[in-house]
Amino acid sequence: MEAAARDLLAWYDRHRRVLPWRAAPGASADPYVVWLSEIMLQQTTVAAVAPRFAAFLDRFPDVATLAEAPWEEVAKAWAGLGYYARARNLHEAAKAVVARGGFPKDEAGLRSLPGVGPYTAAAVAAIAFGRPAVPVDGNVERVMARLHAVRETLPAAKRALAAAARAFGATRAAQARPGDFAQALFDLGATICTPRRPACALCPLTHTCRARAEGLAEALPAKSAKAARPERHGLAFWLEDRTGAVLLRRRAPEGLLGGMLELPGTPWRDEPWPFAEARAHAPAEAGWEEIGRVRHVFTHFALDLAVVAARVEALPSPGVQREAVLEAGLPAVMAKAARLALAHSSGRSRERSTSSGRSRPRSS
DNA sequence: AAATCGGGGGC
DNA sequence: GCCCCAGATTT
Repeated sequence: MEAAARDLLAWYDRHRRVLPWRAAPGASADPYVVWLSEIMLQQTTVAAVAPRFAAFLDRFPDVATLAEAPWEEVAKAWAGLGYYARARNLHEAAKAVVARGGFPKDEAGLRSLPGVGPYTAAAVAAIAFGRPAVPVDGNVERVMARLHAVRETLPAAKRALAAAARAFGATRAAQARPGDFAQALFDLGATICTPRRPACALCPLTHTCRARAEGLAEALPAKSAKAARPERHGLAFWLEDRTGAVLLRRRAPEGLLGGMLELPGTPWRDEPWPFAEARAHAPAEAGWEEIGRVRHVFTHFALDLAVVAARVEALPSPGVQREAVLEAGLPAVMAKAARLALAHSSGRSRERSTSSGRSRPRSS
C-alpha cells in the first residue's frame, strides 16, 4: 500500500486535472472556494459545474457576501444545477460560518454545517486544511472496489470500501499530502479507472490492482438492481397580460424544487389531468389553449407536463416580462415549459403577420 | 436500508 | 435509453 500511495501521488503530479476551483500546486486553498465547489459537485459532473462555478463565485466572491444575500439571489444563481436543497443548505451554512467567525477546520466541525455530510467534511478538511481525511465519493468507491476486487454489491459494500480508503489514506505518503491524495483518487477515477472501459494500461496502480489481475476491472463495482421510474402528470399555466408580463410563483421552501420559481400549475400525480379538472388550479379565468407538452425526467419519476396559455387584461399579481423569464432563474423543467410557450407565441405572431394562419387554437 | 432530491454528459 | 456523477437528509 505504501508504494501504491507513492505511485498514485507521482502520477497525480504529472497528470492532475486543471480545474477552476483548484489551487495551483503549492498554493494555499481558499476554504470558501473548496467548500463551494464540493457542494456544487455533489452528484454533479465536473463538466456541468465548470461553466457555472465562475459565475457563482463572481456573484458571491466570499462567504460573507453569500451569507448577506437574499435567498432569491442565491436561487437565481443556482437555477438549473439541480438538487436545490444544496442551495438552501449552502445559504444557511454561509450564515453559520459568518456567525461563528470562520470555517471549522476539522471534519467534526465541518460536518455540523447544513449540507455537509461525511464526504464533504472529509474533502474540505483534507483539501482546504491539510487534515488526514479521505473523502469517499463514487470515484473512490470504484477505485477501492477494483483495487481489492470487492465483489459485494453497492450500496451494501459502502462500509467495506470506506474502510479500504481509510487504510490507503493511513499510509505515510498519503498522510504527507492529504489534499493531493484525495484529489489524486478523484482524478484516477475520473480519467483512468472509469466506470466503463477503464484504461488499466495507463494506471499507476495496475500492478497492485486485484480486479485487474482477475480480469474483473470493468465488472466492478457491482450494483444492486434499481427501482423502475414511474410516470407522473401535471399541467402548467402560462398567463400573460397585454404588456407581455408573465405570471410566475415561488414553490414552497421544502421538497421537490423547493424555494424555486415555477409556472403556476396543478399538483403532479399518477393520472393525467383532463383540462376540466385542471382548470380549478388555474390562476385566472381565461381562454386557455393547450400549446404543447414537456417531458422531464427526475431522479425517481418522469414528468409529463401539459402547458396551456392564455392572455388576460391584468395578472392577479405582478409578473415577469416575457423577455426576462428565461433569465429569472427557473429550474430546468420550467425553463423547458417557458421555451415552449415563448416559441409558440412568437410563432403565432409570425403567422399573423404573414397571414398564413395554420394553427387552429383549441379553446377550452 | 430505502426513499427523496435534478440535471446533464457520454455512450 | 441507460448509467453515472467530488452525496445529504429524512424516513
